[in-house]
Amino acid sequence: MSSTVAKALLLLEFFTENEPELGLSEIARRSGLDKATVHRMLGAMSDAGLVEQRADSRLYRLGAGVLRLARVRETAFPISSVVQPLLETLSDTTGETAHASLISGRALANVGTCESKKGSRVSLIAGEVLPFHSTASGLATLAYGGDDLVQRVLDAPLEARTPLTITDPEGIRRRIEMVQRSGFSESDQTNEEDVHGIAAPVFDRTMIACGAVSVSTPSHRMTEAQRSKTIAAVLQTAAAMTDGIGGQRPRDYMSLVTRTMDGIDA
Amino acid sequence: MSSTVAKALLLLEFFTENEPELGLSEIARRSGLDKATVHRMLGAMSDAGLVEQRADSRLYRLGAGVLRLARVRETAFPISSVVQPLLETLSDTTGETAHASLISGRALANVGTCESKKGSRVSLIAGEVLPFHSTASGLATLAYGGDDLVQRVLDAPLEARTPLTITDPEGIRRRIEMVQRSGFSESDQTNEEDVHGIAAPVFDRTMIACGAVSVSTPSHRMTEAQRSKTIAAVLQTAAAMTDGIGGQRPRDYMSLVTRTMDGIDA
DNA sequence: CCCTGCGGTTCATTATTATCAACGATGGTT
DNA sequence: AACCATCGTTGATAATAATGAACCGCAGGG
Repeated sequence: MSSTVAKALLLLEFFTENEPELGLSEIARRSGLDKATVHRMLGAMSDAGLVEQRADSRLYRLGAGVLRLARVRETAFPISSVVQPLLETLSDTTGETAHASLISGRALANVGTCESKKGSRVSLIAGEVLPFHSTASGLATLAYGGDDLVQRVLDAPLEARTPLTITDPEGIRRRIEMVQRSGFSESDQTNEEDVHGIAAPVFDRTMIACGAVSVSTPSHRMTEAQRSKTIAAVLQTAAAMTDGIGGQRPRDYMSLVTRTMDGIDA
Repeated sequence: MSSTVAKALLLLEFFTENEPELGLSEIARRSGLDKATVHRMLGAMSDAGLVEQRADSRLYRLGAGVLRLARVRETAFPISSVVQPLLETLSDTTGETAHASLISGRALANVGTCESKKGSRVSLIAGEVLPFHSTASGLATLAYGGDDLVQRVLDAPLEARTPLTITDPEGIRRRIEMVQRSGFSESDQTNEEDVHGIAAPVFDRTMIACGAVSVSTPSHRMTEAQRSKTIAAVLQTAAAMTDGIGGQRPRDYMSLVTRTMDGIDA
C-alpha cells in the first residue's frame, strides 16, 4: 500500500525552520516507524545528499543536495525570483504578512514569504507544508486546481488543525464552490488560532491553478476596510504572479474578479 | 546492497538545467531500471513533492517540494547567501568562472556559481553533481574532509571522465597528499576537456572540510601569472567563506597557506 | 494501414525490507 | 561512583514490498 520510498520521503517533513536538526530516535518517534528502519532510510537519503549527519552530535539535517535540486528547478523554471518582489509589495500595501505556495504532492509548499513590519504579525514558519483543506491558499488552489486534485485531497482524512477546521469533505466542497463564485478564498482560524487568511489562485500555462498567493492577518485586526483592501491587493498580486510565471487565467476568471471587485467597492 | 530508496533518489540526478523535463521511458533507460519500477518511484516522489508531472505532456520535472526543502535548509543554515557575493568578487579578480560546492552524499553539489564575463569561458551546468576524484574541488575537499570520506570515495569505482582522469585509488591518494602539502588543489582536464581548476577547502565548525571553492579556467589560457593570481584569490575566498559560515580552519592550515603564498610570490 | 514508441497497468515470483531485541556508548542524576 | 535513561547502531528472522515481463490504449510516422 505505502511504498518504502514514500515513507522515507515523509521523514523530510519533520525538518523545519524551528527544528532544523533532529536525532534518529526523535524522527522514529514522530514517524511511528522503527528506529532501525529510520536509520536505514536516513542512510540512503544521506548517500543521495538529501540529508546529512553531523559528525559531532550525530543529528540529522537537510543536506546540500536539496540546495542543488532547488537550483536546478529554479534555473529551469524560475519561480522564487518572480514571486519574492511581488510578495514584498503585497505585504507593503496590506501591512500584513504575505506568502505564496505551490502544489507539492498532497499539500502546499510555501515557496516565498514576506512578513509584516508590525510588531504583532502573523509569523509563519519558512518552508512549512500547508494543508489544502484548512488554509485560504489551499482552498483557492483547490477551487481552480482541477477535479482530480480535489478528489485526491478529499480522499485522505482531513486533520482538524483548530476547533474551527472543516473536516467534512462535503463542507470543503461547499467552500470550494464559494471560492469559484468569488474568485478568492477566505479562512478564519481554520488552520491556526487567531489567523485570518485571504488567498487567490495562481495559474499555470494550462489555466489550472498551480498554487496561490495569500495574506495572513491577525483575526482581531481584520476589519471590513482591511478586508476589502486585502482582497483587492491579493487578487492583483495573484494576477501579476500568474503573468510572471507565464501562466494563463481561465476566460471567465477575469470577469468574475472584476465583478467581485465591483461588489466590494459598492 | 542498494536500497530502493537510494535507487529512487538516484533518479533525481537526471534532472539538470539542460534537461529539466524527462519522460518515464527516458528515465527508465538511463537508470537501467524497469519502467514499472521507475513509475512507482516517481509516483512516490511526486506524492512527496520532490517531482511533479505536467498534466499535458506527462513529462516529469523537479517539484515545488525541493524549493521548500531548500528554504528550510537555507534559513536554518545560510550558505548560498554567504557564498554568492564572495564568488562574484572571486570571479571578478580572476576574470574566470568561480563556483562553490558542498559535500552531498558521495559527490559534491554545486551550490553557487558566478560565470566569467569573457566570451570564452568555462560554463558549468548549474546544480551539477561533481565527482570527488576528477575535480579540483573534489580533491581539495578530500584532502581535508577526513579519512572516512576518502575511504568512502575510493571504495566506489572511479569513473574516467576524460583520458586524463586518474582512476587509480593510489593515484588519488598521492594527489591528496600533494594538496595537504600546499593547501590548495589543482586539476587539468581530469574532469572535462580544456578545463583547468584550482580549488581550496572550506571548513566547518569542526575544522573538517565541508566543501570547496574553485576557479575554472580554459586550459589554454592558464599562464603562470594567471595561475599565481588565481591561487591567491581562491585561497583568500575560501578563508572568507569558512569564516562566513562560521567554520574554523585547522591550526596548521593557516601557516601552510602563508608558506604556499610566499613560495608563489618568490 | 501497419508499425513503433510512448505512458501506464497488471500479476506471479522473488528479493528486499521491517521488525524486535540486544549491544555499546554516552550523559545526566542520584 | 554507580545508576539509569536514552542514544545510535547492528544482526537474525518474519513479513512485505519490489520486480520485470507481458499487455493495454494511444499518438505519430512511414
